[in-house]
Amino acid sequence: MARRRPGIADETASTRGKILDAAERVFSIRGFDAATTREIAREADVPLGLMSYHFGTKDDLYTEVIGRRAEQHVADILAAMAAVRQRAGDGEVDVRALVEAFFRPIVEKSMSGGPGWRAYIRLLSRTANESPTHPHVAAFRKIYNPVPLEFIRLLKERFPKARPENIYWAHYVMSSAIIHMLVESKTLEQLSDGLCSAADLDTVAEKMAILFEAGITRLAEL
Amino acid sequence: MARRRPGIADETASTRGKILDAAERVFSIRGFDAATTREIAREADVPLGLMSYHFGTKDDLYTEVIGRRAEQHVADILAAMAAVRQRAGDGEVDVRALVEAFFRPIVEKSMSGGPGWRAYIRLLSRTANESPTHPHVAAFRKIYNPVPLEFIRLLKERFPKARPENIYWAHYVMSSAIIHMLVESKTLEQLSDGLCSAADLDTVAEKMAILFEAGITRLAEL
DNA sequence: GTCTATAATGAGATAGAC
DNA sequence: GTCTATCTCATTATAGAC
Repeated sequence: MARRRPGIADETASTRGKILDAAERVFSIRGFDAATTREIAREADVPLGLMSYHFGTKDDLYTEVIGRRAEQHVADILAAMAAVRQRAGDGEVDVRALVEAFFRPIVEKSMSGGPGWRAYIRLLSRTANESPTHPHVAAFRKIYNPVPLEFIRLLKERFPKARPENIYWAHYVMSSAIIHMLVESKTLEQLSDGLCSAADLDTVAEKMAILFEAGITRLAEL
Repeated sequence: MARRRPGIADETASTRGKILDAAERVFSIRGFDAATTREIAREADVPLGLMSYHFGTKDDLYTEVIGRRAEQHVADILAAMAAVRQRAGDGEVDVRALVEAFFRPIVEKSMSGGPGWRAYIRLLSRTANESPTHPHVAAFRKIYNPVPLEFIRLLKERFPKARPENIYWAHYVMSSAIIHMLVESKTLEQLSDGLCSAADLDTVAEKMAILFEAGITRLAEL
């Protein structure tokens, strides 16, 4: 059985941990602006006063919610990409595997990491859609920055003749799609009349990898 | 509570029009929750009291902001798709042209339709990212519903042997990417060190059409 | 560390004069 | 139709007892 990160494990039962868990849920459902510290306190079954005592402002709380899981998430994505690179040896990196490396850690955490991770993923997606001028958004971008950098580096290595701008565009289109798909709106379910579900992240990952392997390759080999 | 619904041209100079224009700007920058009716009134240079008089609740105002442009937008997209269909005659619809038909009306309005349209497009993207449980989101989805339906219908016609679910997935991935790209965060600019700009919607449309032509075709011909 | 009570602010919406 | 003044409520954050 995998050991949980000590920071999180120690906190799950504590007041701080209860608040962070509740904040994660409420922020992920309501978004930063519509969420209220009162609702979070109620959800955590903790008096309102403890919110400020433990975390200061609402902005600080949000930053800590992101910070609690972000580093592990980034590390896992980078590890998955490194594995893809290593499997390729002296040959070319497999583009489809690279796309999956970007997305799989998210899928696994969302599906098997427990409800906390699932809420976190929704929260992440929401945050990526917010204005970078928000202080909490800036903090989040800084932590995740190595991921696109490495993805782009590997793509450039895989397509040495590609025009750099097309590499950036390919990554931009792909990451945009991923970000929005993680909000889990019910659009897909309604359009397909229940045939497909956006909550089925395993299938999302598969279809996405197929589509973007072809699309990225086309753009890079232009 | 007198509620008239004149055309946009008639309203630009009126109080109603000034409020709608200001609401469009503020909502598109702040999002629904963070926007305040006070800021909108200030921006419109109109006393606060007129907000409720003309539009009732904040939710109603938002709905009217969307409603003012949505129908024309939808009509333009459907017309572009119909043109693509007609150009194909008895032959197969061009997938790349179809993708462009989905996106081009947005680009043109955002770049040449004036600042109002540009704000509206950002607002649209924000709205698509919000929870469908919000009342104003539901109204917006209802108006836009014919667009995905027609896109999917044409894709099914173009790939009669494709498994329907792959058609839905293809559309889902594409529309997700489009939605997020329209928020115009500065991510792409920063990553590419100024080489690419997400605000350059003309190029966005071109790159996107290339990528998704290949990606959608791959998924559909699986 | 925990909790209650409350301060201070800002929100959406309205009343009523003009 | 317009505008000022205000109502009512919910919010973040804090003060201070335990």
